[in-house]
Amino acid sequence: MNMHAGHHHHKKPSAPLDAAETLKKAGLKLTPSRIAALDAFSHACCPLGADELIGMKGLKGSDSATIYRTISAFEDAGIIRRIDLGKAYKDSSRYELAGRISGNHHHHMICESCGAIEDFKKCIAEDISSLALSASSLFSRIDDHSLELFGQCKKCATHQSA
Amino acid sequence: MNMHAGHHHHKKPSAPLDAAETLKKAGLKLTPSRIAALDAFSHACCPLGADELIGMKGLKGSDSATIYRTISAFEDAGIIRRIDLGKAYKDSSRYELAGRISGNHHHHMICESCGAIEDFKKCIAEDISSLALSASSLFSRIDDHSLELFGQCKKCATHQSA
DNA sequence: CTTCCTGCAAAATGTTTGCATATCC
DNA sequence: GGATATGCAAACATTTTGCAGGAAG
Repeated sequence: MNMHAGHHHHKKPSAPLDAAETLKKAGLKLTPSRIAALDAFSHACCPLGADELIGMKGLKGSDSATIYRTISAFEDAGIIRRIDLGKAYKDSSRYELAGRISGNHHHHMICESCGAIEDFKKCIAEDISSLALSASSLFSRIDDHSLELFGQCKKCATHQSA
Repeated sequence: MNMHAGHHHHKKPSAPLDAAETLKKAGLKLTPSRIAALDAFSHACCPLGADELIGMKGLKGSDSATIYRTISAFEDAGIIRRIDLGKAYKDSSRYELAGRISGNHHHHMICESCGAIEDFKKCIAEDISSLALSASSLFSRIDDHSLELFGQCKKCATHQSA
C-alpha cells in the first residue's frame, strides 16, 4: 500500500528550531545528515518514515543505515516520536517532532480510505491521564500518550470509496 | 526487546463468544485454526502478536502463514483490532478483540520500562471525536480511535530503572 | 586525539505470496 | 462440487548489525 497525506502545505515552525542547539542538548554531534533529517522533520506536513527521509534533498547521499540510526538517536533523545497511523500506514514506522520540540502538540485524524491526514490540537490528555491513574493499581506516572482518530475524509465519503 | 505484560490473569469474557457465530457473521469458514485463534484472543490478558499465537495450544500445528492470514482476515472482518503499544513492543503488530466483539472497549497504559500493560475503561472518544470533527475541514466521519498512555508502573518507578 | 558517525555489505526479522492439496459448506 | 483455507517454501520489505574508515568536538 502506498498512501500519502492529503494536504501538502508545509508547516510553519512555531520557533525556527535551531539544529545546533537541539542536537547539542541531545548530546549528538552536529553532522550534515542529522541537520538534514531535523530539517525534514521540522518542515514535514505529516509524520515521516525512513523511506521518505531516504532520498530527500540533503539525505540523498546518506546511507539507509545512517537514516535508521539517526531516527533511532532522535527518538531516544526525545526529539521525535513514533506515530501509529493505523493500517493504511502499517508497513513502516513514521515519526514526527515531539511536542516539546515543535511546540505543537497535536493528534491526527486519518482517512482509512485514502490515507489523508489532518492534525487536531484539542487534547484531553491531562484529564484522561489523571482519570486513568486514579483508577490504576499498577501505574504511578504517565509521561506520554497517543491519540489518533480513524475515519473517512469528505472526499472519500462522497466517492463512496468504502 | 522481549517484553511481556505484567499481569497474567486471563480475562473473563463478558459473553462467552460463540466462534461459529462470529465466524459465520464475518463470512469466514469455521476451521480449527480460526477457532483456536479466536479462543486465544478472547482469553488473552493483553494484545497478542503473531509470534504468540504461533505455538499456542491449538495453533501448534498451524503454519505461520496461516496465522498471519487468520489475523488479516479477522482484522478485515473487524473481529480484532491492531493496537500500538509503543516502542517497547514496536517489533511486531499486536491485536486484540474489537470492542464490539468483546463488549469491553478499553484503552491501555503501558510501562515504558518493563512493558507492563494495564487496561482502562474510561473513554472520551465521543467527546474528542465530535470536537475534532467540528474543527476539521477535511473529515466528515470518525469510526474508530486509538488512545494509549505511556508511563511507568509503580514497580519500575520504585526500582528507579528509568 | 579521542569519540562518535558514516558507508558498505551482510544478516536478521517480521510478514507476504504462489501454488498444490486438503477442508469446509 | 465449488469455494475457500492450509502447508510449504520461497520471496519481500524493513530494519539491524559488524566493521573499517572519516568527521566532529
